[in-house]
Amino acid sequence: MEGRISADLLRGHTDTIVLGILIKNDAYGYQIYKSIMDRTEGLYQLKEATLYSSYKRLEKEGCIIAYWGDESQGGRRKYYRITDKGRVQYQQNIADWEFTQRILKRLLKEEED
Amino acid sequence: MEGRISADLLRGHTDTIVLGILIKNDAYGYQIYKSIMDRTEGLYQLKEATLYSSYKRLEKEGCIIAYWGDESQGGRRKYYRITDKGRVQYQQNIADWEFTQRILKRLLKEEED
DNA sequence: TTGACATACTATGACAGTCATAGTAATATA
DNA sequence: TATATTACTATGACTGTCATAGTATGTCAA
Repeated sequence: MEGRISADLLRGHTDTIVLGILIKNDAYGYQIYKSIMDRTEGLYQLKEATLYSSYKRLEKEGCIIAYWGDESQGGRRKYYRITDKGRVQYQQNIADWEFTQRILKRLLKEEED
Repeated sequence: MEGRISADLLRGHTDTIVLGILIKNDAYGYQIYKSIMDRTEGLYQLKEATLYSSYKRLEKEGCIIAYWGDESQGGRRKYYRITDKGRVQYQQNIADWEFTQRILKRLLKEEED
């Protein structure tokens, strides 16, 4: 299957992607997973397990808060809401990402030195 | 110290950077290290140990070959030369990187869905 | 010539994010 | 009643990065 990106290129971006989704609306775990699959047409092979460890990490850091949905009978859904700290973190991650891109461009593009 | 990029954003790019340097000229280990430091003004905190494991990995994969320099008396330098396989790998890595950037842009930039 | 420092390479083990795997449990559909 | 889908969780392996520590040579100044 083509279109698979090596896990190492994704590494470090997972939290940012999750925050980027939650910054628009609260969402529950599986919904976030589906949303990423949809928006990347399955090309971005982020695994469920990876996302769930991201949620845990972000929660521990205080970037998101979890709460159970009010589906009173079964089909429980755990929703996540971004916090102020999460919003700050998101902006920082985006800045880091853009910075990294600039550095990589400098290193990888063929400019003679 | 600002300007430090998280290791996870670099992850997976090290081999490509090394190949990108060797594609221009053969070089020895420490020289590659210095070259990266210089070209990024120290903002890209790639550690020596990280590079040496990259060399080992690339060599094992047949992307580069090592040979000792002819400094006959002491000050030994291990040079690396890129192979045809390495050149192919380099182009592939660049393509993957660009692909990843497009996907991330789609996920991170604020376009309403 | 002694010491400090830069050059140049190597080895080991810890750490953390990703993922394979496997599971529980409810709902919907046939 | 069986199957698929939704939704969440836990465990352990893998791997790239890096902290740490070491060996050895060359250079330069006191």
